[in-house]
Amino acid sequence: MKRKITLKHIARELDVSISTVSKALKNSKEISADTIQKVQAFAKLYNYRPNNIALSLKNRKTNTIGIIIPEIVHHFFSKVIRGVELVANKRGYNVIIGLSNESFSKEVINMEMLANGSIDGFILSMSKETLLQQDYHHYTETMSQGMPIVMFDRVVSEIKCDKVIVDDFNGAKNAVEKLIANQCKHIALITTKDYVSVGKLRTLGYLEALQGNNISPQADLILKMDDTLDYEVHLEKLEAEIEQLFNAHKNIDGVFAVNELYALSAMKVARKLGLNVPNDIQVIGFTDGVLSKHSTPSLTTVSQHAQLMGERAADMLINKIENELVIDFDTEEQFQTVVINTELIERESTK
Amino acid sequence: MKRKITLKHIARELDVSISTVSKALKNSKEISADTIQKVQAFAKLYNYRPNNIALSLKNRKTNTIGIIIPEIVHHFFSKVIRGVELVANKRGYNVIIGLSNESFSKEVINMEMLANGSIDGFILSMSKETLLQQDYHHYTETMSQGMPIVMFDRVVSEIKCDKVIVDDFNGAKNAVEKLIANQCKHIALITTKDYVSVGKLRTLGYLEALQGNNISPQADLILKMDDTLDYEVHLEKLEAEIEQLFNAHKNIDGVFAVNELYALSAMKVARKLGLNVPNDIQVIGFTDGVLSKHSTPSLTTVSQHAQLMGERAADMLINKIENELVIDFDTEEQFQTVVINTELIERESTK
DNA sequence: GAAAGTCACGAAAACGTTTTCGTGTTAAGA
DNA sequence: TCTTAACACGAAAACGTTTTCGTGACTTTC
Repeated sequence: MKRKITLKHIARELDVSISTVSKALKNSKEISADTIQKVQAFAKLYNYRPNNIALSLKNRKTNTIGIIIPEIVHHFFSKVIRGVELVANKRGYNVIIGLSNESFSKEVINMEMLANGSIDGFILSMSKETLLQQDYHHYTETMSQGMPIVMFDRVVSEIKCDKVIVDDFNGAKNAVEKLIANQCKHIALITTKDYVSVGKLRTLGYLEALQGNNISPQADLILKMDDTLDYEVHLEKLEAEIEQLFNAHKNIDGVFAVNELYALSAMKVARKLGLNVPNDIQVIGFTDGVLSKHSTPSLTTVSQHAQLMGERAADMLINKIENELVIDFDTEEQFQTVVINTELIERESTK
Repeated sequence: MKRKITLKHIARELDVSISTVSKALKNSKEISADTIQKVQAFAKLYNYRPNNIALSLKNRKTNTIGIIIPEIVHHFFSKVIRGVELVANKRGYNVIIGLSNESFSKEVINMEMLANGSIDGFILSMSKETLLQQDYHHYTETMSQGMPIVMFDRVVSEIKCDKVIVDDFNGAKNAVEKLIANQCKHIALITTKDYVSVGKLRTLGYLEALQGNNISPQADLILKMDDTLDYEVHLEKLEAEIEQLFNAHKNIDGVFAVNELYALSAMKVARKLGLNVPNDIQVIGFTDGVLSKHSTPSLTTVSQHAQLMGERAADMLINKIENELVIDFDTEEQFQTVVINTELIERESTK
């Protein structure tokens, strides 16, 4: 097992100095053609590659970005990662991941672990617990040390940084307007409690669509689920509540759900109650998930373009990283928020 | 924007040497209680954290592992990552990801990018293209430079390294035996072409189960799909072929599919042909996916325990990394292969 | 009062690079 | 012949740590 070869080895072997080797490998014209040829041949033979860590230390730059997400076994987040990895790789960066598992403390620990030189910047989506506790000190501290952050999807206005968000409001509004256009008169909403910003915005979109069409929202058509626990765990409870809702309001002919599983549960309950989707009741979900496409009937959804979000976030972060060196004389740093438009993907659950 | 504080800053500020600061922070008894107190107070005040990169360079150890996978938007792989991240974090390691996107060259590039000091070892699952081309030089080269590799799921016997695999053979065998026990007489197999090792093993398990029960396999009950292209793209073709198969053999009463989407397609086609699942035809898939649980009828599957695979792989890799320093006098390195048992999860698609 | 030991700290090397600034040798110009 | 310039290379610093090995100032011991 041969260790990795270094400049020092080459220098010793060829009886020149380390500086000469380094320059020769870069085709410096300080070095004679002879020496260059000799060094490069040797380097090639032994498959020399500069040590990244040494370079990082020297350049104070790791060419690595960190992404902190609440959960990875999730279609949306994994698509975002794919987008991040895609442009990161293209621009010569590596991606290191940290999972907060929706926990505040794991988020903090993960960020601290990476903030000490391992990476050049963060891309992150807040954990539910952080959203609840509203403790953002780890973000501000990280940024105050000169490490840029780009937040995506789950963001919060208190933090001043670059952001990439989905147009949750209009996505929801469009979906509900679609239901209205499809002759739905009594549209239920299945959503989460308000502390998750995206849930709140989607709820607002729902309300706006109704009011814009002169339908007055009914509070008892809105089901707010507590999703602090895992989706799957709550499935039965969810279905029970939906069933109760449907039974209490036999006239419901449309459902807008803020995520895939809620929508699927609605369809499941509908089927159980002998209702046909989409003839008796039409359903639209909000997601990029795989379930929608393969369910029966397949589910009309609001697509979030998760991969695009990841790509944009990575581009913004890397731009900031690479400009930081140039700017730095701080003319009051400018942050931007990119809004990704949603797209209504019509499938079988709507007419 | 204050830069990160270093030992040098503390030393200068407190008018002591860098060595003294370093030792004081570690409570060295070389240093007087006075100085220790002073240094630690200062360090705490300015939130000093040692620079990871400098440590990595000094220790020739990054405390980071790389994971190379073909695809991340995939339930199986993302669960593996979750497992890896879990134990990596627990043992003080970070995880850096590389996506090969099923491409040989991207796999090579990704590995080379990381192998130059950025990480201490690899966890990887081979891309389909690599499996096809059978070019493994990047693995052997990496290992010959002293960087340990743990392969999972998609492995190949030519490479000598630690491995974590699913018991594909017995998983498939058990599934098919379940169908047989459930009175299926004509069991079809929907699988992939043989170059993907897992597909081959599952096919063998299917055959073994039949033969063990004195059922002679029929070649025309076996559908081998070419999955070099993306799942989704091939969906219509897949369904067409399944439909053809079902029509040609009206007596098929059981289907074993080597993945989730194949199984779902089979159910879809069955429904289209007016067949009831599970009464007319029973279906079992092979996967950890989310579709199985939420499809209608929900799908009986062979669970692979993906997260456990990730955990085991990470543990094996880190063990190897941390023992390497100790051993190194090479008494012919020993590699082990861990086999993860599958579990048959019965749902509604079987009786 | 000298030898030995303890205490508290600093200098320097090392990890693997890159880059600036010499410097000795040779060739060209006056 | 002497100065100057070009050439080809090396020494050293720097990035931020840790750690080994001194070393000067006291304290102890006989």
